[in-house]
Amino acid sequence: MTSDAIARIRRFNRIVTAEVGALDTSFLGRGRPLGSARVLNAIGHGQSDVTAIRERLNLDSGLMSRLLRALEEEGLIETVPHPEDARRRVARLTPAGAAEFAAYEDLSNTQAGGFLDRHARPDELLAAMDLVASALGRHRIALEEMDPRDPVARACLEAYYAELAVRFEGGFDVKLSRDPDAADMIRPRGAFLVALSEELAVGCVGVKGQGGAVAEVKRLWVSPAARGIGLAHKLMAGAEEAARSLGVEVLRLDTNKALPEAQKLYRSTGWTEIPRFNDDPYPDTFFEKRL
Amino acid sequence: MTSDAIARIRRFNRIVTAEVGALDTSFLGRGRPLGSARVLNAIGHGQSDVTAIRERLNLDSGLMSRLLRALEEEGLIETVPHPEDARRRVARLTPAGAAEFAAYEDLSNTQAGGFLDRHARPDELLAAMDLVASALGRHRIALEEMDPRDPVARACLEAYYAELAVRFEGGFDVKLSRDPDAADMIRPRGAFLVALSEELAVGCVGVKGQGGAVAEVKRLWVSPAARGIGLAHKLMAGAEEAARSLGVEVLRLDTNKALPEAQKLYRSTGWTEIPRFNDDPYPDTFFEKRL
DNA sequence: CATGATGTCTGACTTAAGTCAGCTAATGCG
DNA sequence: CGCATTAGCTGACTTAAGTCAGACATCATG
Repeated sequence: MTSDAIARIRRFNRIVTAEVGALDTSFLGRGRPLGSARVLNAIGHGQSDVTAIRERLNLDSGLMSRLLRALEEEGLIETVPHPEDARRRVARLTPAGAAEFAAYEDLSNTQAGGFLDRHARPDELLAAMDLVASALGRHRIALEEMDPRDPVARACLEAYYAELAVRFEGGFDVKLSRDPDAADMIRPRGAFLVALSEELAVGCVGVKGQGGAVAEVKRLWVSPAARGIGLAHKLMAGAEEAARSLGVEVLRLDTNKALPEAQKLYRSTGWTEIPRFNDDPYPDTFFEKRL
Repeated sequence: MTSDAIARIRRFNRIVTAEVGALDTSFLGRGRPLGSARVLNAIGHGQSDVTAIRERLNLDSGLMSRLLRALEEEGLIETVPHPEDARRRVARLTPAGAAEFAAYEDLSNTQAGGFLDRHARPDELLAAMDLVASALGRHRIALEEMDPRDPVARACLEAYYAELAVRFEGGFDVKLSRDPDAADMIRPRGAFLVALSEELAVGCVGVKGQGGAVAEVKRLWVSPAARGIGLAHKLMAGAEEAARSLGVEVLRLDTNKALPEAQKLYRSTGWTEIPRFNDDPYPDTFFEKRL
């Protein structure tokens, strides 16, 4: 660790703490203290359960209660008892609250957009922001199981195919590869996991089964911005856990020498190389793991 | 501006606001409120003039006064009247204050270092942080005149030469180029400007004169992380201003077709192409501007 | 149905941060 | 010198944020 690197990180911290507030001033400038604005924002983003909001924003129950009252008095939200448990309360926006929330969103979007517009190489800047955000927010990345035909999942898969096309000499064509059938990656036969970092998909993996004791791991992908923070490891662990819950006893996968990082990962996490088990034209190396 | 880009910026904002505090917790964790810690930090970094600190941290005079008293009562600083103006006060660290400041610095450095260590590609991460910080902090970049032999200036020049070596077919050797004599870029004959973003050098430019009415602009360089935010423009404006203050009437410069961005900048800011005026082997295009 | 746990609310408090007006002492300038 | 300006200090105030203890209703469980 050179002192130069540390100086650069600290410069980043100084600038970012000073400027990000200014960048996302949507919270300010509408005459509402930060606390209320944060709660309004959380409710606008679909969080309705009061306890859930409290946990997310890390607020004391007393403070939370007062903030809710203040928003209620402003006519922006209304709270009703939870239908299944009258101790809990559920908050939702009134029409006035929805308008106020939309105003915050607009402000925020315009400001975010303006920031990019003022740069000559917005794509590079955006990629850098993704990289930094992924590194900073690594522990906030959560795996979510979803339908592989979901638009979010599809976006991951497209990125995966595009990358293979570049990595493999001679390109890559999904239709030539084995069985891109989604049904095999949905319960009860299989599963598909997407890694989400604040709603942005940064990786995925699929478990493809036929209902038997053997299943395959497919479509392991990590977004370029999220590489180097151990996400592939986390995705594989998630895939194994999903497979176990599906009753799978043996997991297999095929891969290619063009993806050396992947092979290194498999070998270091209990996978052993086995002979070819399919006639797919793309893979050249095969692995197995007993759960 | 696609909605995807905006989502990504906002993800960055969310993560960064949540994590940077945690990243630079040096301010916290030592049982001192943020305000006092910031003041202590500013003094530790060499700011002694009370007014200067107040302006930098944007503090009310009353608040500032109280923060200083609190630090004084803790025995961390002492204040004395300014030797040249008894209305103003000067603050400095006591030995105890210096120790406390060092503790903050240590904490901060360890945390910054740990963040990089946890990433598989620290260089890339650092470059991304530089890029983002430069874009966010573009308006905080200040030009400072300094001796071209100063270590900070030298670092810029090394980077400049290294880049030319890559850009030019056949490389670049300073010794073959004309007159790398520093004295011509120091007042009263010339000037050398460095662009500083929070103490990090991100660009430079030199005005090389012989005491006459004609001078040359040399060594215009912008760090890769700071490109695309108009810094070259700012540096050239600074160079022209410095030249004017030196009594220069005509500025000249030589450049190369391998640097098309530079040529575009010159043409758009009042420079006109002129015939070759030296026998330096590297340049192939020549410009002039009457001040 | 008694009991303890849970979720929310309320009142009384603390702390940090900041604003504002008026004061004093030193300074610069005609 | 007189006078306006400047730098800093002080007291009285406000606001935001958060803590804590207790009250109260609801719920789960034996």
